[in-house]
Amino acid sequence: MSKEKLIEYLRNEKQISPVVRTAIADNFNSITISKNQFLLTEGKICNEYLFMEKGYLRAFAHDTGGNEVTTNFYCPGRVIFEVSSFFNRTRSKENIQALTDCEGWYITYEQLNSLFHTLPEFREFGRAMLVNGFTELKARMLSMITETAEERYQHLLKTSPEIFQHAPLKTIASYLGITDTSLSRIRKDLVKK
Amino acid sequence: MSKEKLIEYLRNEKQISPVVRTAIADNFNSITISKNQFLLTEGKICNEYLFMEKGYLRAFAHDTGGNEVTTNFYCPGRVIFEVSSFFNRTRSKENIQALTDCEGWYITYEQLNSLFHTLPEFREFGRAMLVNGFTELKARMLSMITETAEERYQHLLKTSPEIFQHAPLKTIASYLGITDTSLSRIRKDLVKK
DNA sequence: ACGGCTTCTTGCCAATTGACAAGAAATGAG
DNA sequence: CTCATTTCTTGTCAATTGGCAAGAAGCCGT
Repeated sequence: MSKEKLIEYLRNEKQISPVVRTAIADNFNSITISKNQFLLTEGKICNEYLFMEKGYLRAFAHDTGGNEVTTNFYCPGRVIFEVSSFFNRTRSKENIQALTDCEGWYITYEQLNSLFHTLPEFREFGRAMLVNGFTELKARMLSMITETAEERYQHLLKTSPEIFQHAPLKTIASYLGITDTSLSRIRKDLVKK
Repeated sequence: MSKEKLIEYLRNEKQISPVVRTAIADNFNSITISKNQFLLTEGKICNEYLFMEKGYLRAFAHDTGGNEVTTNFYCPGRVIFEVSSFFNRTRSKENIQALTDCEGWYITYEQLNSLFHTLPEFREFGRAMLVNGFTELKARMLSMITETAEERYQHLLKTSPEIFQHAPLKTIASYLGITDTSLSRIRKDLVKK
């Protein structure tokens, strides 16, 4: 697997010149994760800053009752890492697990910092990733407050239909903030309409 | 008003030396906002990176029905700005309004960038602000999924009781993701218990 | 102090959702 | 292939919540 896609991805940050893009890509290491394998488990410190080229993953936490709650889904072409644990060097409260076999590129925390140092333009990329993640989460929060469960379901179905091919419905239900029972009923009702 | 509190706040970032802290603080300008005045309105580009020393504010958006939805409350000692609009230079979808008279310190987007350039250590501070905001929002998202409305109310009451002295209940209700009617009922039920 | 506006509470009813449990269907390991 | 496990659906019932509307209480500007 070549680093083409990775370089293409870095390209979205216009401040970064082509030469620097290649230099940055040089620092990434290849990684494969097989289905169900964990990229990060609760209690560990997230040490990988990962660009995923192929495959799907999900992040999940446990609520006070010990139930799994899906906090995010990751599709190909995304950067994946647990922000708080990675930057604050604290134990993660989340798990990140592969839903399918995955292939991608990663750098470690130390590598990222040394990249920030040697190629300052990469900082812009790092910041853009943070800002994007933040904006996305904010939009999801707003939809959680203003939309009904059915609307949230329809929205996810429209924007990320692939998720439904790779994640079980009960996993998707907790992401939407409802029980699997409710999701099942919502889907049933929509067939009628 | 002296810049003591601002400097003290910058101190939380241990990577920043005392001398640099003072240098950073020198670049902040004083600002006062009177009650109900807007720091940012929908459609404008957020241009202020604000450290609030006294006073309370709230951020709110409009849902598809045109109703106001409170997205955040800001207490003294916090940095306030709309991340996406500020960094991406895009029109804000949110409003930020003072709940009380406020006093604080701000720098503009241009000033922030030049500070990043002249005092690179300030970048760490900027990143920490982003990471903190992200972590906070994630926690709120999880509570929105796993906790009942009553639990979310109790939690806010415990962690930010001051909010209840400065914001009307209907504003707080939309922050909690419920209607003012529901919040009123929850409060009534809690008196009984 | 007055009038008007906003905020808050409460009642009624309908819709949504969760808890629990049972059974069908699909999946995976050996 | 077979058995065990997981996933998904469905039913019943109770609890939560929203929509709507009316009335009380509080706040603000003149």
